Amino acid sequence: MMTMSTEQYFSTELLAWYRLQKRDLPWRQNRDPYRIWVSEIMLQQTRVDTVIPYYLRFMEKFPTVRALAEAPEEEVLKCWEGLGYYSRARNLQAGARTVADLYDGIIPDDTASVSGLKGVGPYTTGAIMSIAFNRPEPAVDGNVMRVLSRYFCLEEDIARPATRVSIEKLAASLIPEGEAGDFNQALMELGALVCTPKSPGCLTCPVMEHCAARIAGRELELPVKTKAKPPRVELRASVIVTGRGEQEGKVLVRQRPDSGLLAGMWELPHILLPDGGKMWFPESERERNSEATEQLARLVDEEAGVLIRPHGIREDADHLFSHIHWKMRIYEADTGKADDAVEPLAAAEAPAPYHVSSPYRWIGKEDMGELPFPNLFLRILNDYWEGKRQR
DNA sequence: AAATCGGGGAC
DNA sequence: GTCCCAGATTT
Repeated sequence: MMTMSTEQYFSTELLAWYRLQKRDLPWRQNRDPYRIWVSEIMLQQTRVDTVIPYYLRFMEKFPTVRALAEAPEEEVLKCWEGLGYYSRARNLQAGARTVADLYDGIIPDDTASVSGLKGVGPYTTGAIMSIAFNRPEPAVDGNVMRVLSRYFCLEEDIARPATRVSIEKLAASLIPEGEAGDFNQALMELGALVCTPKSPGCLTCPVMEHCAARIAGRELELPVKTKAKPPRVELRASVIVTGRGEQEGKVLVRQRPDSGLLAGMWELPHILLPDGGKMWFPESERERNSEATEQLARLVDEEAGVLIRPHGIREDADHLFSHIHWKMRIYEADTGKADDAVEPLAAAEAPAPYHVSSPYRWIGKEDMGELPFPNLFLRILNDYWEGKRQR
């Protein structure tokens, strides 16, 4: 028998293992490039179990490229609500519109064209080309970098962009003839099910015999990855404004700008406060509260033309992003009326009452289903509608 | 090369 | 608490 290289052994054994062990996932029902595309975008930095319910709802609502291309952006974001990295949804729809307009609604079997779609980077290009079209392109994600770092005992820092490039070349060289789709998925499946970050299951690994890291007893040291910086702390003040009269029982919300953090999503109005030691309770909590509520009142007056009277603290909430840690205090406020005995705060020029410029809206509980909210505000508002008392 | 983009599951 | 997940884009 001909001797087999460790590379040939790896690809052959991995592929055989995958065909026996692969999970039955919704996007593996067929090779429809659109279904593969949507799944790969959703799976970016997101676990399979988290994606599945979103994927099923999304495919039901937007079953084809054209359905997605023709939908209002707000509906797409609403379908993405809670999944995070919302630019993925906006880019995906932009890509769908490109395919609808330029490629007659058919995703082209062409690497350069697929790579040119918004939100489709090196990994997703390889995933779509290999899984949907069986083209021999590498698809290197975190799983693949971990698996190959261990099997070949590579010590390059996988946090460095250059490392992904070099591992792509290695991964491409390992693709068996005519088996790109299954091989790439097999690499990722092994990383997800066996060659896991914490306690890899070397005893059940199909390629353990020739795994360099395991042989060297170094599987727990690899891959090498520099640690991320801790998120910066931001102190924020937000407000639930409850309406009166025309707006009885409604709450004032606003839409975020169409770029940057949580782009296009809806939220409660809030402001960034100066550091102040990043604590809500220095000696002078009262001054801090009055300064925050005054600024909020000024903001809501100027941006929405609504006069408010803050009357208490609803809750404090922490929300963690990858790079920012929001420490937010949520106040409660009423809307002032012209004939009120109590003078509302920020009663400056007294603009037209209840006039709300476009990024602001009064909404009731029944409107929550219309607008996309990030998780923090979704939770706060749902608690509010359920009548939960805070503090 | 580094920062910016969410949220949650596993430990 | 930590790590990191079927990463892409911007600076």
